[in-house]
Amino acid sequence: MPRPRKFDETQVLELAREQFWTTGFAGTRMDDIARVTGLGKGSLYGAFGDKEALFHRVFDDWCGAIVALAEENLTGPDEGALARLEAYVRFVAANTAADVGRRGCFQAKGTAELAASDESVADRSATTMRALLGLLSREITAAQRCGDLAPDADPDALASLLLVVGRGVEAVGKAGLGAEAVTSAVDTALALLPRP
Amino acid sequence: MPRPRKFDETQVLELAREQFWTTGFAGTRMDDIARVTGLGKGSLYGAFGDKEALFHRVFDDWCGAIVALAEENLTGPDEGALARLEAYVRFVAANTAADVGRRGCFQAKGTAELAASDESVADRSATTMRALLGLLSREITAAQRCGDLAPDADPDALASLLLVVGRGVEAVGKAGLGAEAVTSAVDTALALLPRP
DNA sequence: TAGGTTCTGGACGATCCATTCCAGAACGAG
DNA sequence: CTCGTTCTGGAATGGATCGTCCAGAACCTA
Repeated sequence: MPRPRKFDETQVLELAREQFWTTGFAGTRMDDIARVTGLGKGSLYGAFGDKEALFHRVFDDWCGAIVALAEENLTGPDEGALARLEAYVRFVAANTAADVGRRGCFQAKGTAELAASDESVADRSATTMRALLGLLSREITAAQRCGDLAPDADPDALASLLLVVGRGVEAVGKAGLGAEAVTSAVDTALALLPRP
Repeated sequence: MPRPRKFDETQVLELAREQFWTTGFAGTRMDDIARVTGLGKGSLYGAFGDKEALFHRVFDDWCGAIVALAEENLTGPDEGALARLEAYVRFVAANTAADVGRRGCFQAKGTAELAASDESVADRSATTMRALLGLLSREITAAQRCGDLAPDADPDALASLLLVVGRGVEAVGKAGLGAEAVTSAVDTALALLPRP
C-alpha cells in the first residue's frame, strides 16, 4: 500500500518557482530548492524529476496562470471592454512600478535565459504570447463593437501594441527606469488609442 | 622590458560577449570563453580579471555602444527629427524581427539575469535607460519645434512610450511572437503619435 | 648574445553541483 | 501487530567549474 507524500506539492512548486524566479535556471542549485522548500533532494528528485523537469513544470504553470489571469480580466460585456483593457494594462504597469527589487517577470526572465536553447521554454513562451494577443484582440473588437474604439482600426495591430507596451514596461522597469516613466508610457499608450 | 600581448583585446572581448550573450552569465563557463577566444585561462584571468569582471566589462561596453548608436541615429536638424525617430524605432523592431534564433538583446538578457542581484549591472542598465530616454525626448522636442509632432504633447511621456515599445518588441520577439506582430505594433505606435 | 621581465596555456587544487543511493521511517491493508 | 511498499533525507558519487600556479616561451633593451 503506497505511503502518501508528506509535503504539499502546490506549496513546494510555488517555493521552487520563487527561487528560480530570483536566481534563474542556471543560477539556482538544487540545494537552494531543497533549502527553501525544506525537502531533501531525494524527495525533490523523486517527486519532480530532474532540475530541468522541475523548471519546466513551474514555468509552464506560471505561463498558464498569466493567461488565465488575463482571460479573467479581459472578459465581460462589450460596454466594459475598454475599461477592462485599460485596467489590465495599468495592472501590468503597476506590478512593474511596484517591483523595487527589479526582479522582473518570471516568464520574461525564463524566456530571456532559455528561449534560445530550450525548445520547451521557447514553445511555451510563444504560445503564451499568442494567447495574450488573442485575448487583447478579442477585447479590442468588443470595445469597437460598442463604439469605444475606432471601428476601422485593426484590432490585431492595437493588440500587438498593448502587448508590446505591457512587456516593454516590464523590461524597462527591470532595467531600472523609474515608476514615473513606466506609468507615463502606459498612460500615453492608452490615451493614444484611436477613438471614434 | 614588458612583453606585449599576443592577442587582440578588442576581438577577444567581442568573442567573450557573444558567448555571454548566447548562454548568459551563470550558464557560461570560463572554459567556454577560452574555447571561443582561443586563449588559455591564464591569459584570460591575467588580462581581464575574473569571470564577473569580464562580464561587467563586456556588458558595460555594450551598453555604451547601444547609447552611442542611438545618439548617432537621433541627432540632426529639427526637420528630420520625426523621420529619425521613426527610423530608429523601426530599426530596433527590424533587429527583433530578424532574430530568428530568439537570442534577444544582450543588454536586456544581462539585465533580466543579474539586475536583481548585481548592483553594477543594475546601475549600468538604469543609466542606459535614462540615456536612451533623454535622447528620445530631445528628438521628440525637436520634432515638436518644427511642427511634426503636437507641440502640447509631453515629450518625456512620448519618449517613455517609444522606449517601452522598443524594449517591448524585443521582449515579445524573444518570447516567440511573429515578426508581423512586432512590426504591426511599431507601425501602430508610430501612427498614433500625436500630430498637430 | 645575454638577461630581465612579462605572457602564455593548461595542469592542478579546491570547491561546487546534479543526481544517485540506501538505511530507516512512515503508511495502510490484512 | 505484521508486513509489503513507498517516501524520506542527506551522504556519497562522479563530473563540473572557478581561479591559481608555474615551466617554458616571447619580447626587447643593453
